[in-house]
Amino acid sequence: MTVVTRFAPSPTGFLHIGGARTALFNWLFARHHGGVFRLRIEDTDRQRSTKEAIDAIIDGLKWLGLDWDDETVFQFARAPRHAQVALEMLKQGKAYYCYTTPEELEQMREAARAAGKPMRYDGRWRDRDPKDAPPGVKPVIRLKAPTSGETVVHDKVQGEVRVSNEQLDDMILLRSDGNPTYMHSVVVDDHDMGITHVIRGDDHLTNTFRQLQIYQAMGWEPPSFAHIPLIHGPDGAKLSKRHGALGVEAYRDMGYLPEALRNYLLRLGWGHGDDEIISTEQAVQWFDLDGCGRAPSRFDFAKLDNLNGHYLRQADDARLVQEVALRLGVTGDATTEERLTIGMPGLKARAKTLKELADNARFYTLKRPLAPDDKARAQLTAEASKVLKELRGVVAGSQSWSGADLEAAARGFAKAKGIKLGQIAQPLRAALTGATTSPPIFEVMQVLGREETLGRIDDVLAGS
RNA sequence: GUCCCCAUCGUCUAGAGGCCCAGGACAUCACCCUUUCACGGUGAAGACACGGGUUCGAAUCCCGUUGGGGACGCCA
Repeated sequence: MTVVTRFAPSPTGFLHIGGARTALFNWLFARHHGGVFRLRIEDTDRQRSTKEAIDAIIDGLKWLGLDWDDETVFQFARAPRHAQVALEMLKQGKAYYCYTTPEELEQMREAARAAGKPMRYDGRWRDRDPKDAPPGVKPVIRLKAPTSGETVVHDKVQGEVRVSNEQLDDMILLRSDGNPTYMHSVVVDDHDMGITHVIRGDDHLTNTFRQLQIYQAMGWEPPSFAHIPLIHGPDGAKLSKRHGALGVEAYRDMGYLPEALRNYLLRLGWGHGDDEIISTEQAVQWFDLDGCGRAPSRFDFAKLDNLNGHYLRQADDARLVQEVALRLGVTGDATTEERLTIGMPGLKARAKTLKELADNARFYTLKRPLAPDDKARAQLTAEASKVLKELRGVVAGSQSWSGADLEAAARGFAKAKGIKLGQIAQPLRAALTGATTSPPIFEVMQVLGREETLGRIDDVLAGS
C-alpha cells in the first residue's frame, strides 16, 4: 500500500513553526516510504481565510523545501461533497436534524458547568420527529453517535487512547447554513484523498475520537493516526498562531537557513540516538514514527543559532555572497561582490545567521571615509596613529599584497619596534573596519586591496 | 468543571528491567589555540518531579500525588 500523508493548514494566518514541523514530519514520512505527500488548504472559515495566508503558507513550504504531490485541494470547494455525505448519513439513520438554537446550547453548557458535568449537547432532537420542529429555525445535522461503549484510537505515537462514549455528544456535521463543520470535512476529505497516515499536532488527539465515529458511521476504513506533541514557547505555553507565534518567513528574515530550520525542527520531538546534525537525505532515510517523543518541547533559539552557524559554515560561498549582497543592497556591484567572495570564508565562521553575516560584512561594502564606532575610535589614539603611519610606510611599497606576506611584514615591523602584534593589529582593525572585531586583519587587507587599505589608513591619519 | 495526554541536566534528547552512582547536543564556566571576534580542541558543573508498590534488581512496569499541556464552538 502506498503511503499518503497530507498537510492541512487553515489559511487564517501564516505558516507558523508548529505547522512547519507538522508539514516536515508528514513530508519526511511520505518520502521515507516512497509515498505521496499532499497539501490541503482548509479554507472553510470564509471569514478568516485569506489569499495572503494561502500564499504565505505555500511560500513557506517552498522555502523550507517541502514539495507536495498532486493538486492542492481547497476544502471549501468540496463543500457540496461534504453535504452529500451528511445527507447520506441522514438517510441511513446515522444522523438527524437538530433544531436546538444557539441560545439553548448556551444554557445547556451553563447548566452542565454548574453541575460539574461534561459540557455536551443532550441529544434532545435525536429521536424526536422533525414534525415537531419549531417554525423558522433552520436545523443542523448531527451525528447519531453511540451512547455506550468506548471509542479507541490506536495512535502511532501516543499508543492506545480510549474514551467512554458517554463523554462524547452528537456533534454537528452540517451547519444550519448548509456548510460542513471542520470535523466532518476533515474526515470526508482524508477519506476521499486516500490519506493513509494522519500525522498532526497533539491538540487534535481528542478530536480524533469524534472523527473516528464518522468513519464508523460511514463504514469507512480510518487512516492510521499519529499525534505529535506540540511545540511550546520558552515559557512552556502553547506556541501557535493564536499566541503570536512567528511564521517561517520571519525566521527567513532573521537570517536562518532552511536546512538549519529543518534540522532543528526535526530534532524537536524526534530523535535518532545521539545524532544531532542530520542532513535532509539522512532524515528521509531514518525518519519513522517510533522516534517521535510524547512530551511537548520548548522552542530554543540558542540551539537553532548553533545549528544555523553550522550550516552557514557549510554553505556555498557564492550563495552566501548573494544573500549578503541582497541584505546589504549591493547586489550587482562587481567590486563589492568580489570582496565579499574573497572574504566569505573568514566572514562565515563568525556568524550564526545571515543577518549577522551581513552586519559583519558591511565594512567591506562601505565607501570611504568610514565612521568608526565608539570602541574603534577609542583604539585610534595618537600613539596608535604613529604606529599606523609607520606601518603604512612599511607596507605601501610591498611587492605582494597577500595576507600572509602582509602579516610577515607586520610581524617584522613589530619585532623591530619591540611591540606586540596586537598593538598594530587593533589600530589597523579600527582603521580598516571601523570596529574592534573582524576577520583576521591581514586577510581583510588582502580583500580590501592595496588602494582601499591605504586609503582607509590615510583617512584615519588625516582625521587625527 | 469534565475528559485526554505528558513528566530524564536550564533547553533538545539517548535510554524500551541489570550495559546507567544515567550518554550526547545546545547554553554556561574554565583552559588551550590566537592580532580582535569567532571557529576548533580539552575539561568542569548540571537531570531520572514526589510517594508507594511489582521484582533478586526500576529512569525503564503498575498505582497515587504534584506539576505541565491539550480538548470540550453552527473555529480550524
